[in-house]
Amino acid sequence: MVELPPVVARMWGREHSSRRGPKPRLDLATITAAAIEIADTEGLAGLSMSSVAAQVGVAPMALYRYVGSKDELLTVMSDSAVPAPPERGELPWRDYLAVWTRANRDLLLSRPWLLSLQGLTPPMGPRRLYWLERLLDVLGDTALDDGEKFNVATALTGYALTDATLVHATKAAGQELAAAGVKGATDYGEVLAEVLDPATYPVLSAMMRSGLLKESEGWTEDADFLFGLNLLLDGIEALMARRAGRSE
Amino acid sequence: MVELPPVVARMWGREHSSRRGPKPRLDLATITAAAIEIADTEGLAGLSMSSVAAQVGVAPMALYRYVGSKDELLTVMSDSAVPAPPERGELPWRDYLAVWTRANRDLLLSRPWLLSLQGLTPPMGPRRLYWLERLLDVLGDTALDDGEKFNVATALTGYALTDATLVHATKAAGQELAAAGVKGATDYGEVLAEVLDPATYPVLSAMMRSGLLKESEGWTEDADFLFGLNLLLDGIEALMARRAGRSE
DNA sequence: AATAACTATGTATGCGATACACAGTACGAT
DNA sequence: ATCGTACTGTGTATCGCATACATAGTTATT
Repeated sequence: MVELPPVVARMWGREHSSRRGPKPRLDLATITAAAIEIADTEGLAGLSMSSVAAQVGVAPMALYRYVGSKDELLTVMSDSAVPAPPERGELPWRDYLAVWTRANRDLLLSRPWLLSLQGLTPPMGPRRLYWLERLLDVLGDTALDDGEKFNVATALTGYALTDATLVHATKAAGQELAAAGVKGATDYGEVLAEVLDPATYPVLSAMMRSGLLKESEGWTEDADFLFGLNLLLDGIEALMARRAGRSE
Repeated sequence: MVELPPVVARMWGREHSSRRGPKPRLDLATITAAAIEIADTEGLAGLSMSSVAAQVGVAPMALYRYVGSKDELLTVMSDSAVPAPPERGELPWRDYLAVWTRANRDLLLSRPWLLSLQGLTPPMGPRRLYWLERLLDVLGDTALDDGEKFNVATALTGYALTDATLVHATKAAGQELAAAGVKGATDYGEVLAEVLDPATYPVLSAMMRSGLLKESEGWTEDADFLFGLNLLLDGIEALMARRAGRSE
């Protein structure tokens, strides 16, 4: 029997059912729900032990009966905030991978504070692991071995994370520019164009001056997402073809 | 003429050369160097305005003459800590992309504190942009259009970031397990195996119980890196082939 | 020389995480 | 019933940190 790290035990509801003493007025679920609500409305910056305590109507120190530290709370939140993964339905594996990855990315965009938490720890909570389970399950159809399936899952998870991070960072940087009222710079690309010396950065400065990054006619942020996703899916498909062909 | 956001101006050395007053005893480069040294030895946790000030032998508030806030300092650091990108030499594009991505990842592993900073902002400093420049330059050989080149660069950058994050998180989690002296759990996989209900997580729990994640004979963390990298490179190569074939 | 712009310092504020000791509560043993 | 004990929530206290503000000292321009 393996002993679990405390956070993990808590995420899986393995708390020792207390026998004596007053009945708890709180539980971990209430606390994390409150914390998530704060993070959703004010971001991680507004999330303090005090603010969470205020939200649930309790003294700050009360929380420490249910959570070892703020970090633990964040870990629990980063699992708890995750909804159920998309259903497979009748989808072929490739389409499901696409749907799964997009849902993952959209989740991160709808809760940007997850961006700073997801990377910190390998997934150990029930909800994130269930996403993994579903993905691995779909890959069960294919010719990949277990290690490869796992690596594919990792790659897609990572892609969702970086794409969401990028979109969010770009949006945030734009807002910052606007908020600071930076004269004439409506746009990341314009700032770069201003600063890049064409002698040292010939390619990049040419691209920037051509207005590549402007939001133009055909462009959607979704197109960028699909671009990278399809690179991966094409790579995966090629690998499967190789595996299906010969056993080595 | 576009006005630059203050951090950007500072990163590019566009500070107004002061005319009156005492000669500055410091400059931004000294400060960032000190900050980087602290981050390298003690991690971001040990990095405070006070610790940096102590390192350069100055009162904490002196730093604010050179940096608008701690966040600005972090932004500057996250560019300043980046070395020159690898030389192309005689490498064909695919090999250079591989070398570039690996160097990027290795950088992040050697300075793990960069992991928490890189994602926050799109690159706006000279050094990170120079990496981008070199990569785009190499892609100049190929049949991709500008937007596609840019997207490829983004995908590879993102991959370096997620792979490094994953490796680092796994290592850190392992050390935490060990440090906490968690009985019998030498390993992430073992913890999961303990906690996963085979009814809800059939695939995953089977994998874990088979010891998939154990460091075994053939396995290297490098193999995982190459796996994902080659997925991307295969995808890129396929795209180029399509582009070279027909103009549409 | 006088002044204005600029540097580094010292002090002060407010917030956040968390250690610690306490008062109240309810279960289980007597 | 009663009493001890394990447990809950609270109040208070400490410490570190980012940063505002006022000040004293410095030098180029007038």
